[in-house]
Amino acid sequence: MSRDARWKALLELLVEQGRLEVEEAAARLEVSAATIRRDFDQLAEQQMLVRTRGGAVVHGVSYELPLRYKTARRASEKQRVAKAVADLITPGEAVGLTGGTTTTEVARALAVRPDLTSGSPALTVVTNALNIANELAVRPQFKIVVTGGVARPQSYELVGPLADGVLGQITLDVAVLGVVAFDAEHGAAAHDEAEAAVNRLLCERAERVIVAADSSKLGQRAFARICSAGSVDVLVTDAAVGPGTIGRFEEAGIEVMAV
Amino acid sequence: MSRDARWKALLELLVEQGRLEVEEAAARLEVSAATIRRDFDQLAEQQMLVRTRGGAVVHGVSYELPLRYKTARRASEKQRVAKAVADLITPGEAVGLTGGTTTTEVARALAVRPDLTSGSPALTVVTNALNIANELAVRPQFKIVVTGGVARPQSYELVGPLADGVLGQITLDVAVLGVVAFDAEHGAAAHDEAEAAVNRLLCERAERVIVAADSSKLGQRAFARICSAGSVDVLVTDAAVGPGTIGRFEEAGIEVMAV
DNA sequence: CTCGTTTCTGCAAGATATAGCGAGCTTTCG
DNA sequence: CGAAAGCTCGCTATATCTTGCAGAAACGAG
Repeated sequence: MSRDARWKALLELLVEQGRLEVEEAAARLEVSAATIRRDFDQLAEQQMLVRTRGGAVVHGVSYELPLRYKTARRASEKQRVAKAVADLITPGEAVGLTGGTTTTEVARALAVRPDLTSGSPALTVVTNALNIANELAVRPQFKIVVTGGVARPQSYELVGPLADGVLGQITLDVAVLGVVAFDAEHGAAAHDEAEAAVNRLLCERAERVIVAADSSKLGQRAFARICSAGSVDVLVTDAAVGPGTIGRFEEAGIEVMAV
Repeated sequence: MSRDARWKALLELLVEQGRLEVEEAAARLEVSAATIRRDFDQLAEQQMLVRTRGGAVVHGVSYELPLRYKTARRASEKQRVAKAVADLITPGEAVGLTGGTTTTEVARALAVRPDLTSGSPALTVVTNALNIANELAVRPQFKIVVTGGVARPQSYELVGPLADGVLGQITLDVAVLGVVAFDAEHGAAAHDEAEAAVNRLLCERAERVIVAADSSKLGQRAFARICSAGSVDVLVTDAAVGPGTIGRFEEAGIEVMAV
């Protein structure tokens, strides 16, 4: 059985059952458990499922728990940045989150912030990212507002005129922007122009704008521009950023936090 | 029993009872108390519950009782019903899906329908259910449109005026309704009036309306009415439905499929 | 068509994580 | 104060994972 066919079968079993164990999959497909583990790992890398010890669950399965099964031993760069961003949020605010891996970590950091465990609501979160909405939806301390729109495959972000329409009806205290590139001269940018348009609108509706980006994104340029550097108030990045880079952003009037 | 399954079960018991003791949980899940303590501690770390001496209590005061969010209740009936509903959809159509366990199964059945694995797009799916959107988002054969709105606490459905606004801008070929009660006289109903409002709008925008409900829902009434029985074209249910019940729905002009 | 290269799969051993058990400590409450 | 319940910690057994290696299959060049 070829790998393509095996992957297809695995995903189908997974969709059917919601959860699949390594041994069970190995028995049904008549391959070794090692192969299944490799398959699961590779599929998890492509966000097609979530790996658990002993098996896998569908990514985004209904009623999947927004839990992190793997408690990271040491906080990665992204998680440190995310925690710093989360600490910039004041209880009671309305905060906008764009899509992306870094903002997803911000959402998780917010979810476990101890001083946000109560209140009604402790925080209003507006997002166009399906995965973030899904993770936060079960937490009663948050009011989750989702922009409508068309889901972009791969990124879980909602884009298009429907999203614009919803965003036009709300105002935010702070917007947290996940970007693929951020440069003092060229501003913040995303991969996709539809995505950039939604992100831009999110910024415009916000009092403060925070960009969360690890240092590899800084000084880069990308296709779809979101906004100029001048529109950004705070940049949170990791400590591997060079002092010259920090200087250029500070000249543009941005407060830089390197954690 | 794997850890994710155990965590899920624990949270379900907790949401049901509001409070759960270590010993009780250990007995019901047939694991040692030490394991339950570890689980409770880890879940508390992620703000999913509050630890107390001897047990745990739900986080905050969300005593929302989501009976419909229990896992695998009547799972096989639901899957049979879901498959039948999925087979009523024609490739290329725009189909609306409301939230609920049955409609989630419909989404999964659509995802594995062999004649829908290609096409651009093979189907347009409009939904206010975050979990359905999340699950279908990775499948390139579907165009996923999400209504905006506020996520209902402890649930995955988007409701409110923002959702209404988005729905006003689209038209559907067919709407699939997941309901908590369906009666020939009193019509279809949901738990929550905001949810019912969104579902009603979804029906109004659709050419055909299909209700997917296992037989335990039929002849029941619930708080929030979605629409009259006359607005429904097809009812798909399981074979355990009584002949008298079928008759009453057919008199109301509904085509009944018992699978 | 053949040979060499690359990729994949299965096997097995060492590494790691999880669950159960019990001793000793802490808290609660009569 | 003392008993009982509950917790923490360390230990062990088991299950699961990772990794390296070898054989098999697929692929391309000559």
